[in-house]
Amino acid sequence: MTDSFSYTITAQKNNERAHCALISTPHGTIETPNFIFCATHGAIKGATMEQIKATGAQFVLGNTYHLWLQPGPDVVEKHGGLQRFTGWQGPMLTDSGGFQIFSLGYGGVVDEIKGKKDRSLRPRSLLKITEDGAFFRSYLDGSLCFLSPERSVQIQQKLGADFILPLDECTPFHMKKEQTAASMSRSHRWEERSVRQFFSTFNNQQRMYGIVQGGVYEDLRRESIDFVNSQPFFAQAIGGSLGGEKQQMYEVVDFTMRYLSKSRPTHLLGIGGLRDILEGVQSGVDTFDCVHPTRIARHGCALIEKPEAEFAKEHINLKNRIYREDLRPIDDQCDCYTCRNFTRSYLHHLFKAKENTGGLLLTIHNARFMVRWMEAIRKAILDGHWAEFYKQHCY
RNA sequence: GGUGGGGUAUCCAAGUGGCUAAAGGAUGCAGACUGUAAAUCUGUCAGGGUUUCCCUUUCGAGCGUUCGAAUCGCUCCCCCACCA
Repeated sequence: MTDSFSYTITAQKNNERAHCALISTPHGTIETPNFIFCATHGAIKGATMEQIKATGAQFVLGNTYHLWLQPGPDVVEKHGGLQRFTGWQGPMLTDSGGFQIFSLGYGGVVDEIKGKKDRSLRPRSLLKITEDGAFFRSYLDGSLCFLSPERSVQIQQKLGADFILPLDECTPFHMKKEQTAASMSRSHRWEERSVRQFFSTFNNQQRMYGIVQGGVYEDLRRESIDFVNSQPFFAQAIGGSLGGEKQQMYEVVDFTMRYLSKSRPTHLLGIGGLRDILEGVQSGVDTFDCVHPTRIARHGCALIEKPEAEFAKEHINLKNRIYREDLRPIDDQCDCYTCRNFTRSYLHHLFKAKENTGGLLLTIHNARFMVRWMEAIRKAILDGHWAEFYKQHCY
């Protein structure tokens, strides 16, 4: 019986790390480089799974922490797993809840991981992290929750996604090196426990990713990579703090990718800017995930490509007054449902009128945009023009 | 015609002698958003300037009291309710 999981590199030039590959799962095959859409609660916010599928999306992600609290893993298991529960027929991955240890603990999520100042807007519901695991207060009802590596794996086995992640601790940017190192070691111990748990109830319908930590420190990243390479993971993900600004992030990803195993698919956790993806692909990353495209869609922003302007933004804000009477589509080159049928003026109106349809239409556009962006990247690699493509889109 | 209530910035609405260019909403105008407690959050919102400070004009209109008025008094205009 052949293994229903596989990773095959299909195109790569000798002197380049950028490559195309296929990741096969029991629910289908993913072409890489590719983007994973976030369905944290088992739903793409702002659109249906069918609408997302229609954009050409191949891969969707859910979250252990959220689905554990609501509706609970048993309910999903009774459906026969996340695919049947959510209606997404393709490959899926579940995040472990590790990121929530961080985001619920440090308030301003991105501000911290990217090194901006900590604004701590919300009450912190993380109570304590111990060697055993993390104690939370549920954001839903305030009840005490405990998430351990073992429990995260057990939950994810019930959720039944193709790929699962081990519980890890995501360290904030401002953390000192010694603390980052200690946290990394604990993540490694948690990963070992996750592996043990995973294989003790192995069902051959899932595979596990390892997660590389180590913050912005090259020697710590190397140590973490040695650990991840030594474990029986199917794939690997880059997590943790990637630096205070974009250039540092690109450098951290680049040296991390230099040492990671080339025979496993590699995922860059939580990164999804257009330029960020280019840099990641250049370093050899296979997959990316990010809430950004779907979140900014609900906030009125549409992804666009403006390669001619060096500091051009990667999106336009349809709520801006200049679009009030703009009769053009968001992008006349785009073939999405939104661009084929509606003007910027109409979208502007929907957001001004607070009609949910505005968020839906932009979610569809942004999803299609990401799909097309990844297709363009893959085509450039397959055609042997990656270097030119990269140069053309990066300055 | 009588009695009572009320007129505050684009709108709604606090404030009833100085700390008030005037709370709070809303709207408007912008910004942020990267393993989603996010259809959320932040800034700004009389005009002008040499912009951590200064000047001008504002609380229905006018006049007045006072060192000082959106706040007190008088007159007028308008709105609402009830009674004739």
